[in-house]
Amino acid sequence: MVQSSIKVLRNRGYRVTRPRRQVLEVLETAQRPLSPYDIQKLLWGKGKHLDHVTIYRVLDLFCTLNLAHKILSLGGFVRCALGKREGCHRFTVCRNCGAFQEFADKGLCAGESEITQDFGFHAEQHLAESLGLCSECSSPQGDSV
Amino acid sequence: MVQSSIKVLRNRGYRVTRPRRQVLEVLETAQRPLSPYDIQKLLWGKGKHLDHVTIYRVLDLFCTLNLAHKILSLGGFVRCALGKREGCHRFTVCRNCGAFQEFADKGLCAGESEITQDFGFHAEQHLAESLGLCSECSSPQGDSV
DNA sequence: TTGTTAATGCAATAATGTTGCATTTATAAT
DNA sequence: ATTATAAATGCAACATTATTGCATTAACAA
Ligand SMILES: [Mn+2]
Ligand SMILES: [Mn+2]
Ligand SMILES: [Zn+2]
Ligand SMILES: [Zn+2]
Repeated sequence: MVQSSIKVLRNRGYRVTRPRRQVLEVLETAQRPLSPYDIQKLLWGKGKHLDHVTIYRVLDLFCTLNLAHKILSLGGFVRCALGKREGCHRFTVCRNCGAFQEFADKGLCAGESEITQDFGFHAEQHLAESLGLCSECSSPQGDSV
Repeated sequence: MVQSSIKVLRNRGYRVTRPRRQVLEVLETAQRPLSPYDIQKLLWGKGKHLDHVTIYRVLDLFCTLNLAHKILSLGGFVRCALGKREGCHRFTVCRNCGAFQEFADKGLCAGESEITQDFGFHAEQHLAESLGLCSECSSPQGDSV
């Protein structure tokens, strides 16, 4: 993964710098999603010293080049809504205009619970976010999943 | 909603204070999930002045009492993982020990896309988080969904 | 009305994230 | 190998989000 990522950097005209190598290596080694500050701490532990700004910029580049991707659902800044916590919170979020819409669906919950039960997980709540384009921003060339 | 929430506060022995009333009212009026600082700004706009610490504590209490709930998927602190961004990122997250596990499922994606298409949304990516108990932490009394 | 103490406000601090600019360094050119 | 170029980094400053401790205030019971 690290070597192929380095090739992508070169082929696309980006420089192969020490910070970029180091971030690639720590992500490869960790085998789990890391925050910018996670990465910084792991590098500090190995005696390396990267500024957090650099890490943010390196990660942004990696995401742009599809060498890495962000996972929005872990931890995170919180919003509150009135009402009891229901088992199902699903959102569509438009990547163009930011519009979002909440919905719920028993069928999806049932399907998810069935799958996660297979590896012993007991689901109590489902959060889901569909990223894409709302009806107003829709364009024909987006990748549908 | 505000009146019934106030009753819950009283019945459970919590005081009905001005900050608690104000946060309830602004959440009720907004009809959308609000962050603590969203709430503070909305109240400032009406000439009210609540400390952000108070708002955090009020919201925590509301969540504990099931008068409100947090929505983790909006905005949020970001983690990165190596590898191209695939269309499907699903996690189980144990609310007891924090363990998480990623998985993907084409069937779930198809079901979600079908539903959101009905209101004109063009999905490109699916993020999902199942909150509950992992196999090791499983207990018989959790609410399954 | 008064007393009790839960709740708030404030100060301080931590954690996360962004911007501008001077300096360094990866790479191309010589 | 040396030099020139500009991309990338490091640093400082600042903005936003979040937590903790404690003095003061105010809800509500007596
Ligand atoms: Mn909801
Ligand atoms: Mn992934
Ligand atoms: Zn849109
Ligand atoms: Zn667990």
